[in-house]
Amino acid sequence: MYHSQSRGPMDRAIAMPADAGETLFVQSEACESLCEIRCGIARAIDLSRDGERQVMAFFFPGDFLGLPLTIGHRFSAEAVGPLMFARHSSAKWQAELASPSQANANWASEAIWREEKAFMMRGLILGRVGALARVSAFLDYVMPRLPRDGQIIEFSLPQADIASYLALSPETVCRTLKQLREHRVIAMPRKNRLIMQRADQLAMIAQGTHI
Amino acid sequence: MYHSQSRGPMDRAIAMPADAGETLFVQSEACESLCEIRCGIARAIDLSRDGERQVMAFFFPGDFLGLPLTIGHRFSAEAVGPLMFARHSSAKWQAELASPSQANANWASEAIWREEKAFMMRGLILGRVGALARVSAFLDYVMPRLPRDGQIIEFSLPQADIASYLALSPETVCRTLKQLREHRVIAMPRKNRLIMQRADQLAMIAQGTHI
DNA sequence: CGATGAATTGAGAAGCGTCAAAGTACGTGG
DNA sequence: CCACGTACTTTGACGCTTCTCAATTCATCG
Repeated sequence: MYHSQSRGPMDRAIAMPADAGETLFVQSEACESLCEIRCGIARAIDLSRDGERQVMAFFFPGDFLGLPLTIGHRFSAEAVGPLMFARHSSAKWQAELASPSQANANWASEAIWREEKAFMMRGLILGRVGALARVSAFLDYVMPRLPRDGQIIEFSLPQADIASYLALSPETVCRTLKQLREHRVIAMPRKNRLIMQRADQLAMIAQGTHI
Repeated sequence: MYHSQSRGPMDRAIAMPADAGETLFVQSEACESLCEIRCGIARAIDLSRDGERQVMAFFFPGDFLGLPLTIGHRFSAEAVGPLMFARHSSAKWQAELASPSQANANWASEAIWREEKAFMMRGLILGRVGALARVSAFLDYVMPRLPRDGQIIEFSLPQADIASYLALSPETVCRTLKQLREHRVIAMPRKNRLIMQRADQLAMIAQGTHI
């Protein structure tokens, strides 16, 4: 990957707060701006014609979402919890893309890839068979991106969101987390707090190993 | 979407044939070239560390795949059946991206979006509950992209590929197609030949309606 | 006309969704 | 500081869906 340490030409934008559940942009509205997550987690939402709602992806600090690849936004975006984000002009992005600077193009590739990867990962995770493998693959994926205080990982994703993302019922997500706790793969000292006890085993379960 | 009628600055590349199952490029190898599908279907394959294989996406005529967003390819690509494709230099692509032409940038956005959409769609389809909804959503998605002769659609995807893509067993895919046939939603006069009898109903089933 | 791989069908077991109810955390207002 | 309401999580029981394994039929190609 290119230039992962730099935010490129859009460094100076000022971060704004958003409350839990707040909408950042709406599916199929014109791509006038794109968002950069600074702190907290955002979710990408698809609303199908019959009103069914799906969590398509989660975005974490450093990610860009809502890139103007099409005229209209391809999904809606919402804050999962309290969020800090920066809003950039799509026009500026387009200009940067077409600018004669190789550095900008590489930086754009990095941003695009981070967005695309989020969607690709959902497919890979949902491709696993069994709730245990799916939940484990999900944890394996999000863990490194969550804020941590030593061993303690701040795990403040509602299980309903995880369930929608993983195409499981909330009950199954809960039961599966319990199973992982009982086998001491993870520990949850409190709701929203998580400790990785056996990262290696989690990865193996994600790949289909029976517990 | 931008400029969907033009292939942009890479119009003139010569199409090459590939046999069924042939590899176009390999995951994590350097992105030296990217592929444009001219005729036939290609599949994107992910190989996880333990050797598990997943079909992540299908690509159709007009699609580009293997775009150099990262140093190495993010997936492997193979021909599903006999294929015609053009190979373009990644360096040329990067140069186009950084060129001062707005048209090129828009054309690049279009190509990126078509690749990203393929991955996004898998997530959306796998997000549906039940084999019937998943298979129906899949058919709804691929139908318009398959070559057709009047009513007859050439449907030459191995069920094993569909099963891997949908995270179902091949048997379930077979049984579900049979179910759709029995309810006269589709017809398959011969293997690899498909007729859409009730496109509207297929879309409804994809959204969760019971048959 | 056989040989090979793909598709089909059946039967049994396991896993997950659904529904319903109870428990827990957290913020609000008294 | 405590009582309360709300939203989320947890738990249990049951039925249906889907996976697995195995056998058979079907297409395609040499």
